[in-house]
Amino acid sequence: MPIQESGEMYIETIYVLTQSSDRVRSIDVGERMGYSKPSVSRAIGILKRDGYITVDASGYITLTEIGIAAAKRIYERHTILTKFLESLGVSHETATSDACKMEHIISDEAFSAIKKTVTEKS
Amino acid sequence: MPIQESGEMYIETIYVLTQSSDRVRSIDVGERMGYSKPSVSRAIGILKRDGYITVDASGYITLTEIGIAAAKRIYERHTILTKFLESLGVSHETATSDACKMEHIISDEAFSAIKKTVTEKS
DNA sequence: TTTTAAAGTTAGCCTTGGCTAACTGAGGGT
DNA sequence: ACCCTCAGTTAGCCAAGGCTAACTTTAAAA
Repeated sequence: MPIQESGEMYIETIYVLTQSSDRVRSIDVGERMGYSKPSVSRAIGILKRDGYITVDASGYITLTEIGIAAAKRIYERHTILTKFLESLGVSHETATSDACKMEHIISDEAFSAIKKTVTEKS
Repeated sequence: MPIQESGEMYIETIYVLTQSSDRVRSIDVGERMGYSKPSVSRAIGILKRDGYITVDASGYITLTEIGIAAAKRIYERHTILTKFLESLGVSHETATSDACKMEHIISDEAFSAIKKTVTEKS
C-alpha cells in the first residue's frame, strides 16, 4: 500500500520528534498532532503494517529505511515550501501551515522548480 | 454550510462550462469531471441547498451571486497558480494539475503573495 | 500489596466524496 | 401508440480519517 496523505503527516511528526527525543511513543505523536489516542493507534498500525515504522514491546516507535526516506522527502518539502512562502513575504505562521498542506499534493516537477528558486536566492 | 473542496471543483466546472455554453446540465458537469451521474446529482443537490446554484425544471444549472463569487475566486486561483508554476518552468500539464489541488488549500495571504509575483513579472 | 494513572487497543460512529445497480420520467422515432 | 434512449434520482456500498466510550495492560506510588 502506498502511503496516504495522513500517513505522511504521521511519519513526518515521528521524524521530527525523533530529532529531539530518542524515545517516541504513540502518545507523543498524538499530543503533537492534536489527535486522539485511537486515531493515532490506527495510523501507527497501518504504518507498521506497511513497513514504515517498527514498534518495540514498550511502544517505542522507530522509522525504518523507507520510513526515513518518506519522512525526509516530506520534511524537505515542508521546509523548502515554508522558506519559499516566507521569501514572498508570507508570515511564518501562514507559511508553515500552507506548506503543511502543499507538501502532500505538489508534484515532484513543481517542487523541484520551487526548490531551485529558494536555493538560488540564498 | 461553507463550501467544501469538492464543491469548489463543481462550481468551478459549472463556471467554466457556462463560458462556452449557455445551457449547462448535470450530465455535462459529470462528463467534464469524469464523475458518475449519482455523484454529480448529490453534489448538485448540496450546491442548490446551500444557495450556490439554481436548477430549472429542465435541469439547466445557473450560478447564483454567491456561486459566481465562489467560482471566480477559485478560477482566479487556478489561473494565477498555473501561470506562476509555468513561470518557474513547470510544464503546462503539471502546472494545471498542481494548481487544481493548490487552489483549494492555499491561504488568502499566500495566494496574494504569489499573485503579486505573477502580475509583477508580466 | 493494593490501588491508581498512563498508554494503548477495540468497537463502533460520523463525514466527505467517490462508486454501481436499478428505478423514474420525458421526448423522439417508427 | 409504443418503445427506446437519455437525464436524473434513490438506495446503498466503500475508503479515508477523524471521533468517543470503554476495555486492557503496565508501572509507579501509597
